[in-house]
Amino acid sequence: MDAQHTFRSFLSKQHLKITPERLTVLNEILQCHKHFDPDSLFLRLKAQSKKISRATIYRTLDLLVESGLLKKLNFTDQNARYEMNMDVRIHDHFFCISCGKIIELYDESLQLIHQRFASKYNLKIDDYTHQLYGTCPQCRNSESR
Amino acid sequence: MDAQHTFRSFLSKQHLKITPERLTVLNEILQCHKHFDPDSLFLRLKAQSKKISRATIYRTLDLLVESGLLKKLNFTDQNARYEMNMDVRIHDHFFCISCGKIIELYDESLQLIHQRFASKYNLKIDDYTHQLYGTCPQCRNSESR
DNA sequence: TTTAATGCAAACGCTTTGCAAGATG
DNA sequence: CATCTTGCAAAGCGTTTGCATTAAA
Repeated sequence: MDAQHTFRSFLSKQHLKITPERLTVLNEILQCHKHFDPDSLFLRLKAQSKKISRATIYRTLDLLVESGLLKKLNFTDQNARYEMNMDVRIHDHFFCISCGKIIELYDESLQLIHQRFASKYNLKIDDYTHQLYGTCPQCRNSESR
Repeated sequence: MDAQHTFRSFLSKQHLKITPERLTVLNEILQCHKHFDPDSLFLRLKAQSKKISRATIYRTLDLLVESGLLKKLNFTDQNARYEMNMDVRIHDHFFCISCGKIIELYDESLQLIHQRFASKYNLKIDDYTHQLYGTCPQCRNSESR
């Protein structure tokens, strides 16, 4: 089942309307680099003369998160970052504090750690984020020059 | 070396001034529950008739983070959360999405995962956050009633 | 034709900043 | 006494919201 279909049926189930604006936002997300913030999405659409208001973008992003298609990340800077939630394995990111580059990480044994936590404290874990901060090889090279 | 001493020498080294406001903020943080947001700190000080402006609190928190005494966490809601960085082992938190309770977690094997990431991508990792979201036992009980 | 979505602009909430007055080293 | 810090109020910035208009079901 593709993302379009998933979103459409999510909307229908909730008695929400399938609008061109909502589909435009989804399609743009599907085409763009994995990580983005709401404003860059707005600007990319604007550059294509697709005039969708920031308000609608924010509202649509909320719906996409609700539908499970999108995931909201939170880094230490101000603005929200989103990513498609297609590959549900990846929740882990390295964030270069010098150039802002994001590298996706994945390690299965993290699940084991979570299971240990959950059983120790009797928690139900729905979601998690795991962010590493530091410098990437490129930035360390240019620094030392 | 205690936190007061650490902060004082950090300030001196940077040619910054040791002011009553800065010490008041640090002392309040040392006395209060581990996790807090800037505004609750402001209100607690206000309740004690210690009138320190929000601006000074924000500025002092930045200094405390720079000095390494404080750590800034980032959860999915809007406002920043801080915690004392005394026990450097703990960077992992469970955040109950129902009642907001925070449980601190620690598992040594997370370090191994980080080392694997670092060597695989040649990263220098300075810091990380690891947040789990879900419901605590209490909230699940009251929900099912 | 009922119900929901859009765009706009204003409001929001947290955080930062310019500036004049005051305190520290 | 030079420099840094404070408080205040205003500005910033990302995000949300009220409302009249427009569109989907």
